[in-house]
Amino acid sequence: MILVSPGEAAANTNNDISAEAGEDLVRIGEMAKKYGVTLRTLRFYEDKGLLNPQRDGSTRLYTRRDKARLKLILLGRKVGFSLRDVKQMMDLYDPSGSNTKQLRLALDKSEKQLARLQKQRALIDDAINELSGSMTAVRQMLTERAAPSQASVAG
Amino acid sequence: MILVSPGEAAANTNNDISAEAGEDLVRIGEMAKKYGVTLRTLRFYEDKGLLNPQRDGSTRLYTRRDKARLKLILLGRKVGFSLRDVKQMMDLYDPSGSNTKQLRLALDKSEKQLARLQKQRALIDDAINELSGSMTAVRQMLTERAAPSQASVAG
DNA sequence: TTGCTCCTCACGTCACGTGAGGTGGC
DNA sequence: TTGCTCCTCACGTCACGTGAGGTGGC
Repeated sequence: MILVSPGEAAANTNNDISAEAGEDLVRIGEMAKKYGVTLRTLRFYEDKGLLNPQRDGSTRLYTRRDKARLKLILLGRKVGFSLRDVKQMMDLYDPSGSNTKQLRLALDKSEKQLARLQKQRALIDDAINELSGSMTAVRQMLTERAAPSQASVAG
Repeated sequence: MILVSPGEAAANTNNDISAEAGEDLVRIGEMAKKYGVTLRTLRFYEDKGLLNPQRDGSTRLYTRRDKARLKLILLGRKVGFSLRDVKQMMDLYDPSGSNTKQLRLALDKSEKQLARLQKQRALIDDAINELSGSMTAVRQMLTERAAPSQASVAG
């Protein structure tokens, strides 16, 4: 799965909801369970224009297209893109074109994100070292205070 | 510098502001520059009860104690503690006691934080791998689209 | 009637960023 | 008078969490 195609459930503009793309419409509960997200998350993504499920009255019905888009969102989230970036990349997708523009944008954003991730890893390594050192010192202080008569006098 | 002592600028409750602890009072601008933070950050930490500078009218004056506390805050932030955690640990500091309780709390929180950091590092490594793979695939698609006559036909 | 699933507000979280509008002393 | 530094609100950011209060169909 690549960061590129939000998928299209065929150009089906059928008005009969239940007939769309062969019955694979799911409600929000099923969608959430299937992809390991909360209902709130799915509603939030819709509010931000990342998903656009059909409606049966007020009930949301997610199509194949929504599932493909959600997979991309989750992949983007995993690699640390903002929802804004993910939306920008997905919105550039055109099933009838070569998507060169979209691919270039994705690549550009990816290079920057990769650099950010590497910086983050360095910062985390620093943090781990700092914290480990601090813990050693604290343990030392605790043992000294527990048995002050045998305490090391190192300043 | 260990995550333990917020420091004390002597028990000086002198009313003469400029006499406190030998003239080392600084205003917010100098404090910010010295520790590489913004004015907003210093005011925010005060609002959250982490710093407590003196006042000359409405102007904040930071003491040695505030400097020691800020160093601890920045160290805590570096290793990923929440401000709430940092405050909890600093508030337990008692210059007249053995601080065993404080040390145990710090150690306990540190162990949990170390585990979180290690998880984070694993997630970042995953993200880096995923993103790198995705980038390779996107580059492949771009070269295929640029020279379709020589495109590889791999599905 | 009870349960389950769905819905729409709308405020809360975390650590600040970013103006707006104003004051004080050289 | 101009500049610089300081001040206090107070809304915005990011990706949701968490109720509150209510509806619909088995």
